Amino acid sequence: MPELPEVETVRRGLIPVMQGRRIRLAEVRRPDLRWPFPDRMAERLTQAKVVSLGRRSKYILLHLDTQETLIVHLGMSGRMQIDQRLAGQFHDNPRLPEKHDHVIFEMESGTRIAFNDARRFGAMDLCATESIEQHRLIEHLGPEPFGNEFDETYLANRLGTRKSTIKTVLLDQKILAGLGNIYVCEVLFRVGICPLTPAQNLSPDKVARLVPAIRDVLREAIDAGGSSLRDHRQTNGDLGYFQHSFAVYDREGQPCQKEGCTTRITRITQSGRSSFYCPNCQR
DNA sequence: ATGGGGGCCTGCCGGC
DNA sequence: TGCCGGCAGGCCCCCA
Repeated sequence: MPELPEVETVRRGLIPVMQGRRIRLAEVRRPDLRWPFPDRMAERLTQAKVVSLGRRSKYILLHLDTQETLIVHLGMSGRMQIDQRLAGQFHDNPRLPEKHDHVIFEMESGTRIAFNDARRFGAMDLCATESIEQHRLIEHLGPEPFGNEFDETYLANRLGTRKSTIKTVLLDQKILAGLGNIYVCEVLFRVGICPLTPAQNLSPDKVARLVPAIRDVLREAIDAGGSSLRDHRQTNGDLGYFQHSFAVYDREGQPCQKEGCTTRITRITQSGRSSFYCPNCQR
């Protein structure tokens, strides 16, 4: 599911209904997602105020006034569904949970936010806010794509010793945090790199071009998510995915969009995941 | 240290 | 119409 842009879009969508607001009641409707929930999670969330919403890689961080942070991962199919229709009248007219609604946050404002995740690859955990960086899901993550730590020198150093393909390496969250299958495909298309290229064989020029390409692709997707956010707001408040147009992802057999290229997009499988690329433009 | 593959779940889609 | 295989945007963990 959600890669960094989608997660960022969800975070931004939650700010108006959660930031600075108190959770009147947290309802935890099953004992686990991918892993068991922490002890007494519902009690630890109930009556907590959400001070701010952060993000690290694909994790949403809800910083609470209890000195704890709720870490939320959407996995492949996780969504946050905001329901404001029943604001102020929830006692008389409780929103019926929908299938796969696993955790429901009822805010003091009356807004309900349901975490819905059919495949249950998602996760939630509570952690002392001051030790977030030491959390087992966070501590091994590489730098943020928009952070100062991520630059040409860093990337060249990390790619230089890697025998595996650039596609696989860019998916490795220890190298760089936040890219998933879709945006790696898009980035490699933009720079003209074949996904089968061993990382250590990339020319310095290609490595240098990867850094801005990664940032551009992610920024454009975040911007597109911002507009989809406004659209969703007008409809049902569903946060989790948005439609975005891709140059190569899921376009097998369709013509390459590059000016003057008539080659069709190819799909191959690498480490069990689909890669889409133009064999003419990406070598 | 690195890399490959299995496994976790459900839903959907295409082919027979 | 139903069944079955394959596929899905993530990520941990085990093994070589």
